[in-house]
Amino acid sequence: MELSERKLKILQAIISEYIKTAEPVGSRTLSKKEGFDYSPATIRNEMADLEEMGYLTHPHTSAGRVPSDKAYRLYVNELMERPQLSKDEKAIIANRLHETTVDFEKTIAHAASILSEITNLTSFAMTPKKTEDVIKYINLLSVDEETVVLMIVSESGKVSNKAVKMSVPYTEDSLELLSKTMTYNYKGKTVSQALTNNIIANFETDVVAMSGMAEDVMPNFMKTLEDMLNVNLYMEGLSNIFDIPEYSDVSKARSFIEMLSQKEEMTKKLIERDDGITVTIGDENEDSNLQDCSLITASYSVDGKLVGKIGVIGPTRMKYSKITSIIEYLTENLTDTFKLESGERTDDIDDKKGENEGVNNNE
Amino acid sequence: MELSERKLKILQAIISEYIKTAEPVGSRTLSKKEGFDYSPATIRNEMADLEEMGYLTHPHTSAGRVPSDKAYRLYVNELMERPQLSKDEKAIIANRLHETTVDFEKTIAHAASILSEITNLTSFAMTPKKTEDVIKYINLLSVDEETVVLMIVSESGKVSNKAVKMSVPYTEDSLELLSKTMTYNYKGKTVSQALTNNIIANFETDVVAMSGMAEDVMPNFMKTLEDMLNVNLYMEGLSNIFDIPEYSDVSKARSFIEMLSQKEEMTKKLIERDDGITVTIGDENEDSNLQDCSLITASYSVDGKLVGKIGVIGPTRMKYSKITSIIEYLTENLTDTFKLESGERTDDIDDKKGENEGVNNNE
DNA sequence: GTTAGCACTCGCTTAGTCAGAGTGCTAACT
DNA sequence: AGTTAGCACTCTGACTAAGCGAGTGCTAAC
Repeated sequence: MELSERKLKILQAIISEYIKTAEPVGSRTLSKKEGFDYSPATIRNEMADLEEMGYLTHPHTSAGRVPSDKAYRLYVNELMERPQLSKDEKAIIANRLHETTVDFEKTIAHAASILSEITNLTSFAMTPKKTEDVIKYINLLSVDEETVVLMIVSESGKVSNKAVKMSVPYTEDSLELLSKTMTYNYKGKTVSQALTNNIIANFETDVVAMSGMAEDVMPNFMKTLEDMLNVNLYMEGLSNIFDIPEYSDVSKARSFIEMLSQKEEMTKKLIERDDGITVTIGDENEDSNLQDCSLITASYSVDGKLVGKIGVIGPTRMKYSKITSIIEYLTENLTDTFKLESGERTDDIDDKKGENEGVNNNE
Repeated sequence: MELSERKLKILQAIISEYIKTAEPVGSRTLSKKEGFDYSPATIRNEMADLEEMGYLTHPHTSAGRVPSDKAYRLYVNELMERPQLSKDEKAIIANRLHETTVDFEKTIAHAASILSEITNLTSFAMTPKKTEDVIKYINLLSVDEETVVLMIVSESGKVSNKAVKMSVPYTEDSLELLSKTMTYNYKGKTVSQALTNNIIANFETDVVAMSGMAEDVMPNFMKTLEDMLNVNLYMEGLSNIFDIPEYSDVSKARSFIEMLSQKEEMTKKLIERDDGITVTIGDENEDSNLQDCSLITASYSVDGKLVGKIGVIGPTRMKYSKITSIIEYLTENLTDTFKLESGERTDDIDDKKGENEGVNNNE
């Protein structure tokens, strides 16, 4: 069977009605809608067809129709209009985003909370996976007789450090030599490369005098590299799920929160997702806990290379169009922020994509 | 009316029974308990007295008795026995605690998750408030032509850093001079002192050549100091509240999670609490959202000075005795970990408080 | 002072009823 | 042939009533 013009129209109406109300949509409700000149009976016939084709379901005989995941997929791919955000909305996002400190981690966390506030959903933001970050510079600094600080600067601008207790005496000169040697050996390598081949081992044998120092420093160096690979996941608006009728059931709410609390799991799932804006709907999600949810994620980049993710999670019945636009704008903004590292932002991001302004907020 | 021996015994029995089952305790149940040689009727009389005195309440006429907050307070202060943890339990905690990396923040977060796992409650852990942390050492390091790294080492061993984009050219020498000057000016000051009196301002006027550099560096210095003051709050086991019958009501669960999600609020509340083990029960909590809950917190210290908090939050009906012991042991362990900075722990913490082993797990 | 007995009170569960919403089908209409 | 009105049917959700069980409070006897 073909999806006629009218079927599409009806399907779209059902979806947006259901997104708004969370109630199964009946034929009478639809026929009363503006622009619908068909009687309930006609609509019922079309609905029956749509159901046969897998776009609608029936909670029970005497209930209205509910869109299936397949319907949402069609909606997202073809039916929905992507409203440009209004200037005001954009301004709100941009301002909120820059009200925070310049600290990277905080900005990411803040982005998550903005997203959750605007969408009224549960949101998350992930710091970039730094596997590909390149070591630029390694330094050892004397703090006191038995403490030095190991510092690793990477191309992305991230500086990691670690205090190291030295078990052997050291001199400023030997520290400097060790720093230089380490930099020489590791500079230009990615963090993950550096982790896999422990180059300094060779070095130790060469300069015996320094092997004691190296023994103190290297384990800490490795630990620090490992730390650099860690991805942080920020989550906001957990309690928003309680606003969603689907989760007024305690056991459902429970498993939702339980799932989200497992940060490692969640992080892994998010990393695996494609870059760019990605929408997965209901049973398209592999995780069984997620099959009642939809996930919208997008990626931002730092310095044009490292890629982090940000997104929302909510019921399949969510405002895909609006939320997609919001996330898109937010990630553009983030990427932009992390490009002009030093903080002097240009303020014309708003107009970046040409002027297609203030229109269809169809929700 | 006096609290006779028998009344106390009955009250204690009601409390521990109720803690275990979450069901109102009836007179028959009690009379069947081992060591209770009184008939239900006798017990009923005593119960009536206890209710009159404010230690018990009645959800409704035909229900059993439920302890009041006043009863829990009595229980915590006088009735409950504080079981020493068994060697096994201690070993589990200690091992779990040290299975993590040496990274400070991670250890704290990990402590929270251990606590939540063991107690099956929602737990939290707060990094220390560093207002009193003393600046030890400030350094500026050249990374490339336009980037330097600002590094602040504090007495507590914490190293903070920030990449600074320089708008003016600089030389290694001038960097070193600026580092030295800053160290000279700020060394020995606490972070909060340093924040309040911006000493370097004077310096700028003295050495004109450096004022450009200082202008780039100082705002970042201040930002970094502010960052150092930030307290992180880690929370674990949020979904554990769903195990608690009291929170099977969605709206209750909601307000619980909502409250906990407001990290700033929570942090403030926790900071305000007394150090040492502190138990607040039900309406003893000022916050109205917390009046159905009890809070047990304890403080750990870093290097004998900075103080952080860790604790659990749960229904007033919680296993005070066991949980208190667990938290006490955990904080001792944490404090100890952060004393022997370099990581070589002695393994005799278990025996620190003398041998009073393997007894009354009365729950 | 303690206990047995008994009437009484609630809350929870199950079954039963009823109104409302919505469907599916058939037959009539355009 | 597509559209519509009408009607029987189904299912849910809210409400009500009855019965059970747990537990109390009181009285009178031990």
